[in-house]
Amino acid sequence: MPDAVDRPAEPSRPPTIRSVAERAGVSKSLVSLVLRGSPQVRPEKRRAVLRAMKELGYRPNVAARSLSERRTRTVGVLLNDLRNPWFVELLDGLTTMLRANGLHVLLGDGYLSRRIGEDLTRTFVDLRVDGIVAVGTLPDPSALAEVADRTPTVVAGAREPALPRVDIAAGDDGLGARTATEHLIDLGHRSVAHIGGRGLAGELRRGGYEEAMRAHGLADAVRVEPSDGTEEGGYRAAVRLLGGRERPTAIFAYNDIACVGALTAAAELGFEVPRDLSLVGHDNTYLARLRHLWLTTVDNAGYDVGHQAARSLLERIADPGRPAEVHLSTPVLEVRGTTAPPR
Amino acid sequence: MPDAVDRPAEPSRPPTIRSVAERAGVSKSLVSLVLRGSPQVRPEKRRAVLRAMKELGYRPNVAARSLSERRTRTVGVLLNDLRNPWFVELLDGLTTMLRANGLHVLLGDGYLSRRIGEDLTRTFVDLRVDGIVAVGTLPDPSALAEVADRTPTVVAGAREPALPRVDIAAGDDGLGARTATEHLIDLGHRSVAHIGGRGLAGELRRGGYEEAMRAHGLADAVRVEPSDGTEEGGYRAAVRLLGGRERPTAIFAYNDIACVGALTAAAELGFEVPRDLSLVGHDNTYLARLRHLWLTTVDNAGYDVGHQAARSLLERIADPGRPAEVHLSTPVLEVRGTTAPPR
DNA sequence: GACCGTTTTTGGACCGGTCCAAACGACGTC
DNA sequence: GACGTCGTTTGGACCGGTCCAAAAACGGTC
Repeated sequence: MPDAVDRPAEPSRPPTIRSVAERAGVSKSLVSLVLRGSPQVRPEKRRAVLRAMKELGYRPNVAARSLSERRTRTVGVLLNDLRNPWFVELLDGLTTMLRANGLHVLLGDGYLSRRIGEDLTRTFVDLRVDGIVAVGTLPDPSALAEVADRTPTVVAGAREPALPRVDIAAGDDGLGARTATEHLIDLGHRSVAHIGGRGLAGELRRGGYEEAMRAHGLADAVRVEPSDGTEEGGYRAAVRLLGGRERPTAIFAYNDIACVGALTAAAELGFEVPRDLSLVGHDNTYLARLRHLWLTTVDNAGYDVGHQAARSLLERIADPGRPAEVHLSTPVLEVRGTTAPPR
Repeated sequence: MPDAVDRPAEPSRPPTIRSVAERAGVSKSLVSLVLRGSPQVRPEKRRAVLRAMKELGYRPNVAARSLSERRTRTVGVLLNDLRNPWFVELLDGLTTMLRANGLHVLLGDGYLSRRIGEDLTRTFVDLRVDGIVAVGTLPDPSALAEVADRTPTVVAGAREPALPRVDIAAGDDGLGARTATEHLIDLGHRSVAHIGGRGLAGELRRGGYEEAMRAHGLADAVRVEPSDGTEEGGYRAAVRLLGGRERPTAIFAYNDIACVGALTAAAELGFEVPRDLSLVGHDNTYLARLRHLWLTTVDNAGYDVGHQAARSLLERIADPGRPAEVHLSTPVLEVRGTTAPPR
C-alpha cells in the first residue's frame, strides 16, 4: 500500500479513554464509569481497566471533561494586592481547602490586571469557573455584583460588598480591637490612643477600641488619629499624638504597618518602647514577627478565614440559592515586645 | 412582582456559535472564521456576525476551544514560596507580559501543594498548559526535568536546574554582590565581611563578594559566615562576626532578611548603624524600604526578570526545539541609611 | 427451559468549538 | 452558452470526555 506523501508523521497522541477501552477489552463507557468511581462495575473489569490505564499512562483530558460536564472544577480567586502579606496567609488556608476538594485555583491579581485594562471578573466568567472568591476590598465591587448571581461567589478577608447571595468570611475586627485595647488597659494604661485606618475594617476596629474604652470607664480618654494604614501614615499620626500636650502612654494602631510607622516616630521623638510607650498592631504579619520589631499585635487568623471562605464556597456551589452567611473568625492577641505597664 | 426566587427553570443556556450563526443568517463555520479574525470573510457578513454576537452577548467557550485546538492558552507558574516578596515583584512582570499576549496564568505554590501531597507539576501537565514557568529554586527539580521536554519551560529568578531546553531568566547575582561590596570599599571600608546564603545564588553572591575584595587588594580581609538566609540566621552570623577579636566595619548580607537579623545583632551588641557598622542587603524587598530599617540594598530588578522570563517562554512556545538561553538582568544599588564611611 | 427482575455493559447522541475538502457564486474568457 | 478561476461559504468529521436509554448477562423461580 503506497502511503500518502504528506502524512503528519504520527505524533503519537496521548492515550484517550478509547485506547484504554480497547486495551482492556471493554467499551469506552465502562472506562468512563471506572474513571468516575461508579460502584456498579464488576471488580474484575475495574481491575482490568485500571491496569490498562496504568500501562498506557493514561491521564484524563480536562478540557474534554469540562466541555461535557459543563463545569470546570476551577475557582477564580480575585486578589486586590498580592503584596499584602496578610492575604498570602489567607490564600494558604483557602487553596489548601479547595485543592483538598478537587478544585483548581486560578489566581488573579486585580491590581495588576486593571493596570493592563483587563476586567478580571469577566475573564473568570469566560473561563466558566465554578466559583469566585474575592479576597480583600476590591477596587470595583460593581463588577462582582453583576457576576454574583450567575456564579457562586464569596468574599474573604473583608466585610464588603454585602450582596444578596454572597457569603462573607472575615476576621472579627471589632473583637480584635477590643482585645488589643483591653490588653493595654489591663496593663494599667489609662491614656490609650488609636491610630485609625480606612474602610469598613477601619471603622470596625475603631468601634472596638471605643467600646473597650467605654466599658472601662475611659470614655473621656478616647483619642483617635486617622491614617491611611501605611507606614508613613502611622508615622504622621504618631507624631501628632506624641507631639501634643497630653501624650498617651499607649497606642493601638490600625495595622502592623502603621504600627511600625509609630515605632519610628517614637524612636525619633526619644520615647523608648515599651518603657515610655506601649504599642499594639494588628494582623500579625511577618513584620510583627521580625525580632527587630517584635510587635505585640492581634493575629486575625488569616488561615482560618481562608479555610472558612473555602467551606462557604463549597456549600454555595452545592446550593447556590441559599441566603448569604457571614462567618467571623476569632482573633487572638499575640503579646511580644512592644507592650508593658506604664511607668 | 411576587418574588418566587430560585427556580431551576430558565433552561436558556448561554449562546453558542450556532445560535449566533442562526441569528446572523450564516453557517457556524463562518462565525468561527470571524471569531478567529480570518481575512477571507466579506465585510458585510463580518458585520452581521459581530452584531449578532453583541446582541446575544456571546462569549466563546474556552473548554470547547482548547479541546479542539489542542492547546489551552494557559501557562502554569510554579512558585516555591509566595511569602517571599521578591517573587511577587517578579510575578508582576511575568503576568503582565503573559496576559498582554493573550495567555492565562495559573498560579501554584509548590510549597503549599507539596504539603497536601499533590504534585503540582503533574497537575499542570494534566491541565495541558502551553508552558510552565518555575519561579525560584524548586524543592524537586527532577519533576521539572521530566516535564520539560514535553512542555515548553523556563526558570525565572534562579539559575538552576540547568536543563537541555529550558531557558533561564534571573538577576546577575555575581554582579549585584560585586556592586554592593565595591560600594562599601569605595566608602573606605577595608574590613568587609559577608553573611552567606544557600544554593547557587548563595555561591554566586559569595563569589561576587570575593572577586570585588580581590580586585581591590583585600583578598586577606575576606571573611564569610554562612547562614540560611533567614532573620535568625543573619542574626547568628552577625553575632559571630561582631563578637570576635577582629571585627569588620562593614557587612554585606546575602539578602534583606538576613540583613535585618544582622541589624538586630548590631543593636544588641551596642553598635550603632551606620556609625560603627555599615550594612548592605540584597533584593530591595519592601522590608528594606521601611523607614524604620531603611537598608542600603541591591535591587535585582524583579520586574525585569519576570518580563524576560515571559518573553523567553513565548519564544520557546513558538520554537520548542531551540537551545536553552540564559538572560541575566542587571541589578542596581539602592543606597539608603545603613552605609557610611568607617569612623 | 421459559420467564422475570437485577445488575452490568454498551452504543450513540451530546458538549461547543476548529478545520478542511467540497460546494457555491460571480466574473471573465473562449 | 460552456468553462475555468478565484474568493467565499458551508457541511460534516473531528477533539475526548459524560450521560442515558437500551441491550446483554446473570441469578433465581416455577
